[in-house]
Amino acid sequence: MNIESGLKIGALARLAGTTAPTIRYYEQIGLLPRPVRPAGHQRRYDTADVQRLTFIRRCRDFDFSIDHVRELVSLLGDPSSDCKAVQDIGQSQLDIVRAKLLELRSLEKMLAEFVDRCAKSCTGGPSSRCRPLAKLARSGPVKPTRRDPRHESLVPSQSRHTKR
Amino acid sequence: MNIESGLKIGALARLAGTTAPTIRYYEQIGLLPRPVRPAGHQRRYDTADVQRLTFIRRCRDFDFSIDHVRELVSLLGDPSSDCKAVQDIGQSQLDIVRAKLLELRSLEKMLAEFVDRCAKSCTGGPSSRCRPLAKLARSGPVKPTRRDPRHESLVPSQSRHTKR
DNA sequence: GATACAACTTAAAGTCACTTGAGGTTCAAG
DNA sequence: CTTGAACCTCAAGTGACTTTAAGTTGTATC
Repeated sequence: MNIESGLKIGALARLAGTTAPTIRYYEQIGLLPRPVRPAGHQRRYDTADVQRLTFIRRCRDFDFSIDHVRELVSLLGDPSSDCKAVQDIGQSQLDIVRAKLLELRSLEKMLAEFVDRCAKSCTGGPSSRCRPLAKLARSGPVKPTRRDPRHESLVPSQSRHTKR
Repeated sequence: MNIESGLKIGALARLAGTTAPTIRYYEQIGLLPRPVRPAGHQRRYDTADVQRLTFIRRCRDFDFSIDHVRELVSLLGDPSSDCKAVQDIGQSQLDIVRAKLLELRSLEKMLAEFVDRCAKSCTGGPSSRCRPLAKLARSGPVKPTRRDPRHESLVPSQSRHTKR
């Protein structure tokens, strides 16, 4: 039974949709505050931590950098920040999210069409004659040719560093 | 003038929409074959290389992993392989994109509500009463206090290279 | 032919945001 | 009191490049 009230790190991880090592990492880089550690050495969390971490996890799921998330989180939690600045930064983050939504919808459309063409024209034949696949190799960019990453726009369409 | 016909690495990079270091990296991991090197030490490419690299770059734009791309490339070159496998890879990628779309819409809603609350409750001035979404960060602002030395050199205090 | 300079070469280290591993400690159940 | 899951720290590994350092080649101009 839990006499010391509060969530252990595993419970927090489950509730926020992440993992215990990730939580420790966030604490290490200062993205999460150091939690209380009653009795033994183990960290204990509360529902506020669940909400904060869930917010962070969502931002990370959409490729906001740790620095961006740090900015957003501290902005949301700082009562002394100028309200107008809070609103402005929130709005610009919203603009970025909306731009990403547009990009992602376009990517979904392209992929859906690709799979659809596959289903229709490639009924089990050899893949060397897979026309949708071959089409990818023909010249002319599907989207504007990728720029030098150093000049990448504010809103990259895809992260090149995501893992799966 | 180019007596030795063939593209140099920079020209290939421009035509395929990527960079020279990336091409060398792909060669190193065996995603691209080692090209001819007539005369001096420099790599020379032809139009087949442009097509192959364009294909690879486009797959990466679709956020396929390097392993997925490797699979697709060998599928494309193997006359005995099944077109259905190509479709499966595309479909699983589509599933991932659709899941991301759902999450991104949820994030957009959170941010839009935040900005909306800002606009309504914070009518200018240094508002100590501005606490929209306070429940997300009730335990106070997260300060990038003492961090792991590894990360310290990267981000001194403000984001220098705001990559995203 | 000399010279300047961009574009090329390699190898190695750096980057981001975790993830995994090794080796040990704590805690609730049986 | 023992078992075993869950916790702890610290270090090293991962993916997909990117950057850096230090040297070489190719071409255009004088």
